[in-house]
Amino acid sequence: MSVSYQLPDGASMEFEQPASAFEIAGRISKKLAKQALAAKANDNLIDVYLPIDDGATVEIITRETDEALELIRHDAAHVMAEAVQELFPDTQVTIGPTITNGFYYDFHRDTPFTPDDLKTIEKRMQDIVRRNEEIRREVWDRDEAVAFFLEKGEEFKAEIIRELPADQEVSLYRQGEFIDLCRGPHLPSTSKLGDGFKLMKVAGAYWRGDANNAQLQRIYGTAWRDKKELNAHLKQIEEAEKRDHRKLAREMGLFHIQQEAVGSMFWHPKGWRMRQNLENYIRGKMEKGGYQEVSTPQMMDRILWEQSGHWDKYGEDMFTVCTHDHKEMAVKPMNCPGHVQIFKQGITSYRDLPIRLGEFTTLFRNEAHGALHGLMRARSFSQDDAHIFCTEEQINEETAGFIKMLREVYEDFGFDSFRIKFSDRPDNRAGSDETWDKAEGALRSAVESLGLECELNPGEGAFYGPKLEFVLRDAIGRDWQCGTLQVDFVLPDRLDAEYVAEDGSRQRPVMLHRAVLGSLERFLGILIESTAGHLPLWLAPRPVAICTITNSADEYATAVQQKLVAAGVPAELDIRNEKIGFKVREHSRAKTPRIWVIGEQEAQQNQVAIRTLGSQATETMDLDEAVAALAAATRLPI
RNA sequence: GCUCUUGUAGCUCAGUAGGUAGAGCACACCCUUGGUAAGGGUGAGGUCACCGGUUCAAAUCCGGUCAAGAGCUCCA
Repeated sequence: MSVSYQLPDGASMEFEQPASAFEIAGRISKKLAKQALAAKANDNLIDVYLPIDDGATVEIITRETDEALELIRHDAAHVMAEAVQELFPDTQVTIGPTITNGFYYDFHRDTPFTPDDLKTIEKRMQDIVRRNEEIRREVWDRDEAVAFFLEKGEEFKAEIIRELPADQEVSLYRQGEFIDLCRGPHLPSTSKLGDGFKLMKVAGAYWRGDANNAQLQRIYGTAWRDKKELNAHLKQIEEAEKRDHRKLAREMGLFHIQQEAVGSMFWHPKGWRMRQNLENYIRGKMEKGGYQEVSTPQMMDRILWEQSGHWDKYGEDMFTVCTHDHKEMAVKPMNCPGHVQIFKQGITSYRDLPIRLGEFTTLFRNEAHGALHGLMRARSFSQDDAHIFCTEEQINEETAGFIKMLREVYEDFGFDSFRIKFSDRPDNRAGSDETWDKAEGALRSAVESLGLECELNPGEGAFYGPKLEFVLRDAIGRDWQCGTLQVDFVLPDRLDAEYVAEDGSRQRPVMLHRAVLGSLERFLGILIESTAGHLPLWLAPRPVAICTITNSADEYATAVQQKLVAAGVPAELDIRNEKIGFKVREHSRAKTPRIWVIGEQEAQQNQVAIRTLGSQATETMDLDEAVAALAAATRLPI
């Protein structure tokens, strides 16, 4: 009897009895056997020393592969846990998965880990790598595994295993004295981890992601194939941090935040101009798209929020104000109830639908302290918020119109790819299951008919309806929801909105909540980070700085500025007694898109020397031509 | 809100072992009129986040408050 294996190149290999990946690799070459870290048998990853089933297609995993990088990160988590338990025996282990660029492990321990502890742990990890401990898979009976971990005082681990089916065997991996529940596979020994890892930070995390549970200490690490890759990654983080919008906004003079108004911006002249440019741009887009702009009260009686259901779910996060007659007014965190009030004035016919109401006024939400993050997560902000009141039949078409606008807008900002999440019913929700079936069905069919690629985001919908989230990424890889589309059958009912149908009956409209940019503040933050401050000309607060070389050119430069301002371009004039190199440096650092340099030569010939942000080159142009070109480029692309 | 870390001049930071503070940039004034990322000089500027405690003495040690950063939870 013999067994045979298929190799990726189509060849096959015979053995007398089931062979391991290590043995198979050894037949191919000594070198490959040395390099083998794991194997893929019929696309399932398996430890390098385990026998492989007859007939499998076997691929050897070497260090260069993506799979190996996963293994390295997973091993790093185990080695870290081993180091932690050696150094701090009172620590319980919980879970330790791989993540983008690295890994973490959640520990339970009464005393917190300090940054110094991290250094010590890292050193011990290096020791464990040097010890070259074999990492071996063991298969245990579930109940025995539970008893084993309980006896070791590992309650969290025991809890995880206890929840597996009783008859299921569990795999444990042992390296030295350390043993952990793990699906595997792993590298064959700790030395294979190498030296491309580093512990990054310690942070709190809740057991099973629930804030009611014990808080664990999560240690984050990054791991790579070698030191060189690690250093490249660290360098990249450093570069990304330079794009932080809070840092750039200070350099660009856009806004500031201070203690007396936590979570809200003091917009400076330049920042506000930029913010207004964005608002005017999207306002123009919406007008073109058949939206009507409205404005609804900043404060409304709490009763209205109770009716809508917001109070029940978000009351704690709403700011309230008491009037002299003891009414409790809520500062609006959302526009929807206000828009319903406008819809309800008079009698609406089906012929009037869809009605699209948009609003840009400021919203206030009492976001948790720890959630605040510059422009990305603020307590006061405004949205390109709108509500479309329509019939069920109109949902598809309105969704298509919205998606079309969103694509155009994102393209104007250079976001040609973005992720879409489909968030369905949350546990805590308003409306019957039938209503939710209908709303989710409607949104799903709209998505399908448009061929949109979505990832499912279970249980993350709004309390009144399912939603699409359009997600953009910041400089250091964090995801932020920007655009959104939500299908809502609940609020029209709760707030008693209706229209007269063709047959004369009264019907509930469907409400589509939608925003293309989402929070204007957040969108600007993302945009600043994604462009490193190099904004499009039409959005930049000062598209151009006019810089003189000598003050004999002051008069001409002033005339140039006036000409630009008359043409609608907010130009900055810099006739300070400074050298041109100094001025160029300063305006470049402030991310001014264009610098017009003017010396005697330009003044005499009625020209300007143009320097574009990010380039060292200059281009000399006749003044009138340059003004016309810049005026055109700074016009909002509506 | 929770965990950890941090809070010194407008900004970036130094401040050794407790003995009431320092640099660079920015700012003001003077000199310099210089062709594309920092020309030179002089000067002003700080209740060391705030409150309390220990001490003869606190930016420094301890406690609390506020805020910021990272992560978790949350995100209508």
